[in-house]
Amino acid sequence: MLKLEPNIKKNLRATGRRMTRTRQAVLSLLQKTRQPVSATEIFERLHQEKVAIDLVTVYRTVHVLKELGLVLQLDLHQEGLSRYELKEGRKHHHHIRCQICGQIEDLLLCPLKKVTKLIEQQTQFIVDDHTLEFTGLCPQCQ
Amino acid sequence: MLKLEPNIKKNLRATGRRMTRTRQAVLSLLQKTRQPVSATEIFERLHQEKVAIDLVTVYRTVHVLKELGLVLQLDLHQEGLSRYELKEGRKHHHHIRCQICGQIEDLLLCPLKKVTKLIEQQTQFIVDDHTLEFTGLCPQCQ
DNA sequence: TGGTATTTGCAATGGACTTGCAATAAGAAG
DNA sequence: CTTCTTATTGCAAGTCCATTGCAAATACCA
Repeated sequence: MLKLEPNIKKNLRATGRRMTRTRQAVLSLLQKTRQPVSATEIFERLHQEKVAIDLVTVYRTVHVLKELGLVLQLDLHQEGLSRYELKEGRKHHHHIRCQICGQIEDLLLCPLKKVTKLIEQQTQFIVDDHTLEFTGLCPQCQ
Repeated sequence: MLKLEPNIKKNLRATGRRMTRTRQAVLSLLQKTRQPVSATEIFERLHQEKVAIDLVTVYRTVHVLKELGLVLQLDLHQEGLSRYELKEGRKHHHHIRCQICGQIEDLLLCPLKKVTKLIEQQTQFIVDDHTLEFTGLCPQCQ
C-alpha cells in the first residue's frame, strides 16, 4: 500500500472528497512510475493490472490530484498531450526528452533563480512559475 | 508590401512551391503582429481585413513556413494550442505570459548555454533544442 | 446498517488540428 | 496574352485529446 495514503485521504476529506478505489489505483500507479505518464498511459497500465477504470475517471482523478497539489501536469513541447507526475516529496526539476524514442529523463538542476529576478526587473511582471524542457537524442538513439 | 517577399518566394520556388495570395496575407499578418499568434487568431484577423482564407489553409500555410524555417511554432504551457511567430531576422528568445490576460512578452535573454553543456555531460544526451517560458502577472493585472 | 452526497461509467460534445478530393489559380512555356 | 501543368485552396469529414451531463454505483458518517 501507499505510505502517502493516510495523508492524502485527509487532504481529500478536508475538501469534501473521498478516497476511492480508483483514486488509490491511480496514485499507486503514479508512485511506481518513473517517467511522467499521460492519461491514456495510466488507463492502459491499470487495465493491464486488471483494474477497471474509465478514461474519463483518469482525467478527473489527475485533475483532482493536481488541485490538491499532489500532482504536476506537464505539457511537453509538441507532444499534444499532458503528462502527470507525483509531486509528493520531489524537488523542483525539469526534463529532457528524446526526439526519437520519446524517453523522458529528469534533470535535477534548475538554473533560473537569478534569471527570474532579472526578468521581474526587466518586465515588471511578477513571475510565479516557469517551464523548461530540453529535447535531443538519448544515448541509445544517437 | 513585404521586404522579405522576394527571398521568401525564392525559398518557396526552390522547393517546388508557389507564392500565393493567401501565403502573402499570412506572412504580412505575421510581420505586423508583435505577439505570437494562433491559427485561429490569424484566421480571424485576416477576415477582419476582408481577406478570404480558410482555417485549414492557415494551418497548412504556417506548416509550410515552419518547414522553410521562416516561422517558429510555440506551445505555451497549458494553452492547448500552438502559436506562431516570424523567425526572420529575430534573435533566439523566450517568452513570459500573463496568467490573467494572456499577454505574451518577449524575453531577449537566454541563460542556457552553459547549462546545456552540463546536461549533455550528465545525461549523455545530445541536446538540440530547449523551450523556456515564464508565467506570472503582468503589470496591469497585478 | 442505512442515508446521502460524492464519484463513476457511458454517451455525447468540444476544440485543435489533419486529411481526401474536386475546383481553383500560380507561373512557366509558347 | 493564352495555354497547360501542377501546386494550392476550400469544403466536408475525420482524428485525437479532453470535458460535460446524467443516471447508477459507492464511500463513509451517523
